[in-house]
Amino acid sequence: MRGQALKGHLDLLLLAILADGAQHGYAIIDELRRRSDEAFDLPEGTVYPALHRLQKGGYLSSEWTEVHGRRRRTYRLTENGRGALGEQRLAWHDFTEAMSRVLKGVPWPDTP
Amino acid sequence: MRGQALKGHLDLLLLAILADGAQHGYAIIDELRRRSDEAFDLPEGTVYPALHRLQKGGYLSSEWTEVHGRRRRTYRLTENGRGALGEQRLAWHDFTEAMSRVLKGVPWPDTP
DNA sequence: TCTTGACACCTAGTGTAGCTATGTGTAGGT
DNA sequence: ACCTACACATAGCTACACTAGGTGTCAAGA
Repeated sequence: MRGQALKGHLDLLLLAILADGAQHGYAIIDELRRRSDEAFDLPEGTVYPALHRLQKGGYLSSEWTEVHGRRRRTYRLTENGRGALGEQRLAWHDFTEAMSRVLKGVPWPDTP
Repeated sequence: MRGQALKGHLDLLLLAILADGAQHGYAIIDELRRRSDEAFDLPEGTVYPALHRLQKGGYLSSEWTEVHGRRRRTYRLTENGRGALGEQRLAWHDFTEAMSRVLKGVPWPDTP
């Protein structure tokens, strides 16, 4: 994914993944890549700080777990987090609608 | 429009407006607000530097005009700019597709 | 055995770019 | 005289994704 296209939309992605159940960071990255068809292949340096930020904001809770010698920090949506997910999903919807209105009539590179 | 949602997507918006014909900066802001149903109400400090950047990148050309005592810098898409518009429109499409795939199944705040 | 690679986490620092704040100047209305 | 709309400009701020480096475990292969 080019440039800083997902600037401001990363939180929504993370919350969306965690809406399907608790996950640890590395698995979230995998899941994001899988669900997006490789489009979102996010570096760890992007995801971990974002998770910390979300937890600090009260949107996630976390706990350490140990799976055959590997420690994991498993994140889970809080009630606030679920609320934020709804809000941000709506905001994303509004944003795309506004973009569509502006882009209406603008031709694609291929299809005429 | 909240936060930095349109980070990385502003160029596309500006190119899209100018695809319908040459415009000066202030009018671009108006048109963006109008077309987006007030969603994009961009400050001048956002738009003018972006236009300068696009011109520097060779995507826009500009010329001064004078309309009853008001000087205007009118911007126009270059051939490169039209190409970039197509590419960015496609990139936007891919981005929203990827977002949709990740967001699939995530409920809205209201509708159950 | 030793190296590689996947797994799993962390963070200091960087860069980009939208935004704030402020400035300049004209024209028209009250 | 003052305010608002029009019209442009830019220095500095800030948020945040990303780079680049680090730590440690475990399994597989050379």
